[in-house]
Formats: sequence, C-alpha cells, structure tokens
Amino acid sequence: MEGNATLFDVARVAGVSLATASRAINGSARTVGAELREKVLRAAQELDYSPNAAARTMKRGHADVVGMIVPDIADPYFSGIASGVMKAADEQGLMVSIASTRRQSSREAEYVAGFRRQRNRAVILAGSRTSSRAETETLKAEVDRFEAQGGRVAVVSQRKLPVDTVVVENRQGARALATDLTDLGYRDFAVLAGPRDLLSAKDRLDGFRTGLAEAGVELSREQVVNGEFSRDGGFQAMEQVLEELGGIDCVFAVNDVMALGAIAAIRSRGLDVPRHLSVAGFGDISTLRDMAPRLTTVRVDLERLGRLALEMILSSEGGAPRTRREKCQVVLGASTPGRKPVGRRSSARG
Amino acid sequence: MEGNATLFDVARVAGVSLATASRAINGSARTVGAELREKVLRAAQELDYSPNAAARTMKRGHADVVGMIVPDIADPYFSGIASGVMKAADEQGLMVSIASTRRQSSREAEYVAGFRRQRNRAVILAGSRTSSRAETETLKAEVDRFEAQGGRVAVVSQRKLPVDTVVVENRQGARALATDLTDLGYRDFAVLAGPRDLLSAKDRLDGFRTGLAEAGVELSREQVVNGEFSRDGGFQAMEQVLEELGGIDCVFAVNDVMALGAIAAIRSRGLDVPRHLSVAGFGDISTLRDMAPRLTTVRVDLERLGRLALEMILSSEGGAPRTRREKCQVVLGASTPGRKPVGRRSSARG
DNA sequence: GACGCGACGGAAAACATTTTCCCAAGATTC
DNA sequence: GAATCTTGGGAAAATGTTTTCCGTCGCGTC
Repeated sequence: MEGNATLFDVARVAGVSLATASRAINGSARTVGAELREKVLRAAQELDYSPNAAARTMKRGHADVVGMIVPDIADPYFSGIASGVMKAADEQGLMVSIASTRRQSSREAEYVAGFRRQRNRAVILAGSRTSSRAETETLKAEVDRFEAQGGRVAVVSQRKLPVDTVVVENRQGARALATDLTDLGYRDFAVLAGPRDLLSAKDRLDGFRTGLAEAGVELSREQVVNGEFSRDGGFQAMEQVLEELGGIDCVFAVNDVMALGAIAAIRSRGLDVPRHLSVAGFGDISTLRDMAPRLTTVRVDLERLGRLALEMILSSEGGAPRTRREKCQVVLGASTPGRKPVGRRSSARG
Repeated sequence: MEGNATLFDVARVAGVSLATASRAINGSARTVGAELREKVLRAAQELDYSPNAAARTMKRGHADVVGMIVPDIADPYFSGIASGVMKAADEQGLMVSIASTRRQSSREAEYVAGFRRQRNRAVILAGSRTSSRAETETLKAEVDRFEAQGGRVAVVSQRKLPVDTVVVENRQGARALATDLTDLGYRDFAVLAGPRDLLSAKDRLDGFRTGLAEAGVELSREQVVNGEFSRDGGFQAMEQVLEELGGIDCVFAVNDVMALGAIAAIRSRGLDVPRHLSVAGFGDISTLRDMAPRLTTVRVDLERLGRLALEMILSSEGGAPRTRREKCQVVLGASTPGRKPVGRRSSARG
C-alpha cells in the first residue's frame, strides 16, 4: 500500500509479461486469451492499479485532455459554453482543463503555451477575439506552435485565426434586433458598446447599426458609449448616457450582463424600465430569463457552441480550417414594449 | 520543424549535456555557469522548445494540476467557486482541470479516479455532500486511494469526509435568515427544500427551522416541499406550494436559483412578489443582485471559498485534516418587506 | 509429414525528463 | 605544497507506458 502500483507490478502478480498486462487492460488490437485477461484484471483490482496517464501521454505524444480558455468562468455566457464543452468531452472520455484570462486577452497566448506543455490534444478558445494586431499575432504564433506539435485548436466567436471556428452570428442577430426594435416604434437609441477592441462587441454594434439604417435610423457618435464587457461596465456606461444624453427611448447593451448593469443604473436614478426607458441585451443568459420585466435580447445557444467546438476539433482531419455559423434569434420581452405611434408606450405586452 | 524539440535537442544545439540543459531551463538547486545557461536558453528559444509536462510528471510522480469536481459548471454558485480556485491556482502556477457531474453525485468517485490517473497534485470537491451512505463510502474509498498515492483532497461544503474542508455555515446563515424574517413579522412559511439527500439543502432547512423555533414558529410537514436544486426544481416546488398550501406569507428557497424559479412560478399565476408573497433565497449569486425586487438571501463569498480550498490544500503538510468555517450573512431585500403587525405589508423598503 | 498460418505471449526499445553520482579543476587552508 | 573544499559539468539510471518485433505452439493442408 505504498501508493502506486505500476503495470509492472500487475504483470508480476498476474504472472504475465508487461505487454500482456497492457493489452489486457486497455484492450489493444491484439487479443489476449480469456483466462490471462481475467488474471490480469484481478491483479489490477487487487493492487488498486491506476494507469499512469503521464506515462501514456509520453508514449503516445498527446494527452487525452482538451484545454479551454475563457475570459471569465464566472460569467454565465462562458460557463454556458464551458458546460457544453464539458458535456461533449465527457461523452468522448476526455478531461477538460480550463484557464481564465480574467479578461486580459494578452494572457491567452500564455495559456496556449501552457496547454502545449501538457501536450493536450486540443485547445478551445472561447470569447471574443480582439482587434489588436499585436495580440492576434502573438496568439497566432502560439497557436501555430501548438498545431505544429500535433494539437488541434478551435475558436468560438469570430473567424480571426486560421483554425476551426464556431462563428456566432453577432451581426445578423444584432441587425434582427434593430429591425424588431424599430418595428416596435423606437427611434432614439443609445448603445452600450463594450470595449472598443473586442470583436464580438464591435460586430454587435455594427449589425445593430445596419439594422437601424435599414429602418432609416442613424446612430450618432454620442449615442455609442464604450465600457467594460461586464455588469459594472454596463452600469457606468449607462450612467454616462443618463448624464450626457437626452431624448433616448431605448438602450441596447451589447451583452446581457451589461444590460443588467444598465438597468441597475437606470433604477438607481429612480427611473423605471420600461416606463422611462427600454433596454435590450444580447446573449439570453439563463439566469436572466426570469427577470421582470423579461429582458429583450438575442438568444445564443451557449451549450451548443461549446459542443460544436469540441466536435469540430475531434472530427477534424487536419485539412483546411472549417467554419460553422451559428445563428441567433431575437427574444422580445417586456423590457421593450411596443411604442404607440404617437410616442407614448403601450403598457401591455410581456 | 517536425513539431517537438526535446530537451536533448536543446542540449545538442547548445553543446551541453542533458543535465546542464535541464538545470539551466528549470533552475535546480545546482547553479549553471552564466554563459552556458545563456547558450541553453538561446537554443531553447531557437528550437521552440516546450518542456514536456508529461515526462516531468512521470519523473516527479505528480502533475502540477489540480482537479476540481462540481455538480454543474453553468450554475453561478459553482462557477463562482471555480473562479476563486482558478485565480488562486494561477497565482501558484498550477493548471486546473474541471469535471462536471451534472448533478449525479455518484459520478464524483469516477472523476476522482480520473484525476488519480492524471496524477494530479490535488482535487477539490465542490458542492454538497449527499447523505447516501453507499455513495459516501465509494467516494471515500476513492479519496483514500487518491491520497495514498500522494495527492491532497479538499472539500467545499460539509465535513463529511476526513479531508481538509471549507465548511459553509449553512445552518448559521439559514437560522439568521429565519430570525430576520420573523422579526419582519412573517409567521407562515413554506420552504422549497431541494433534494432530500443533499446535505447543504438539509442544513439550510434545519437552520431555518431552528431560527423559526426560536421565534416560536413551527414548520409543519406540508410546509416543506422537496424538489431539484435548480431553477426548474424551484419552479415546480413552488407550483406545488401554490396548489396545496394556503395562508403562506413567505417562501424560503434553499438556494438562489430555486428562488428564481419560485418567483417565476408565482408570477406565472399572475401574482406578485412581494405584494402577494415574499421570497428569500440562499447564496447571493451575483447575477441576481440587480433583480427587482432585490432578493433577500444569505451571502456566501463564493470566490473566497474556492481560494481557501486551494490554499488549504497547498499549505497542508499531510497532518490531520483541517476545517475552516466560513460564515454567511443575511442580505435583506425588497423581496421580503417588513409586515405591519396587523397583517398588511408596508410597501416601502428596498 | 513438411509447410504455412493464425493466434498469442514476451523481450525490449522507445518516449522526455529529473536527479544522483562521479569527476575535474580551481580556490582555500594550514 | 599537499590536503580539502567548492563549483560546475556530464553520464546514466529511473520514471511507467505502448508497441514492434520475434518466437512458439497448435492446427489444417497438400
């Protein structure tokens, strides 16, 4: 009971060779006679044998582990994706290592390097690519190294790196949202646009702007306020809007937690959503679905994104990187009731 | 560029021995002459050398990875704890592997075994212990094996296993909540009590009952409804309460997402919180802090729990298992306004 | 009855590190 | 000036698998 029985010990106890023991335990192409197999299995049981994954990894050249990098695991958006990855990984008998960059995207490259050291079979990068050229380059260099060494990489969000990608159709979703909101009668918007260099944020803003333009609505410079991609970022951006902007009837926050912060900011001034101001978000994170008023948002199937990314990686034959586009769907809630043509809101709808 | 340069290659290019290369790169007790070290480092850089963690693990006997097991990573409660673990792990240069049991606690033992195969340095079990004797036994057996092999184990929740534990003072918190609620004038409660065999759920119920008893309030059998530990579980349990129970003025859901489900159920009947019914939860998950009305709940510092668990593990000298108790604090919100002695609620407070 | 063949067991060679032991050369001490 | 110490380099063992290659045995075939 000194702790670690090795396959060698198992073989000795079972009275067979190392090769036979190995074949009996993890079932190779070669068959092992029934009684010997039985003996080996019994010995393993008796010795509390636990195969040393590190040794196996060394021999095979890769670990049956996939790494995942997220900006913040406590953000429901990413924990949703992670949940999908983990479910799919479990079905494939893979373990998942997760690293959180705490929203410093510069750290992604470090973690990719870390996963390379572990000889992980694959890495999934979730969360927005940035528009910073330098960062993208260092990340790309690290990703190349990872792939050169035999690993696979997939990204969930934008197609910015030449790897398998699950693209969230942020533009399409935000554009559809804009269409629906203008159909409801809104004309005067503010957008809480997240960090300037975050592509998801940027795409959502762009798509929204496109949708508005199709309805003949322009978005001026002051109507777009940047801020952190978090609840607090939404809160602050909203405060700025409330102080500097008048005549707004609807606020679009480029993600749900920012919308949450925005609503908090609005309420902290004694105003009401949607009576004084309507709010829409993006993502449809589950914890917010029961909020009153129901937040108008754009639904993204987060678990699905994660699952698709993992499946893509595993089915990949090393050919050209593939792209899978995932549509999103507008969910209208009471946070953006229809406006009467006159300019006063109807208070029904839910 | 065939992918993987080994330390041997680095040594060859630098014109030194394997031993020297190793010492230069990971800095052992032995010093290496400045110019040789320089040469080695340059060679490593040039070759894109990436140390093989598996080989290192094999030699050392343990991987610099900590495993973490949670019931559901998409639940903000656990992603909060995970976030704390990951932050602390990062500071220590450790990687984190996460496994989600999808609330089948019987799978915990399997994952511990999996982490044992990986030779992980430590495992953190988050989430409630169950009261099932059989499950606890198999888990304990697996934990013993893990420890026999040199790994450390910590648990976040109850002290049910003889390992380092961060105990959440569920009883104390729920009791304080009961005290506060009775002080506010509530007398007729329903408790949405979660699964029967989940200790966290059970402890919160017990503590709540104790607090009520101190105020002279009894909880009858019908006033306690079991259900899943999730939003949907809360919803269903609440529906049951609404159908079968009358005269209730306050509902205590043993966790926040259940409270969320309960509120949804209440509203789906056209009733209002807190006008028709007050609701309290447990956990104070961050996404719900901006909900209107503010949910009365018991705050648990989730990140802290995770951090403490990791620190406990690392500082552990293999002595007797230690226990660290973490208090929780009642947060009163507008979801449980003070009742007027007469029986009508004052509508202020928030 | 020699020959080929299928099935199955074993020896041994990797896989990439870390670390112990040995050794050489220069510095220090009496 | 010899003995001892210190400093730093190298050879090689050890870590636990997987897998290739080889060998053997029994059996069917011509």
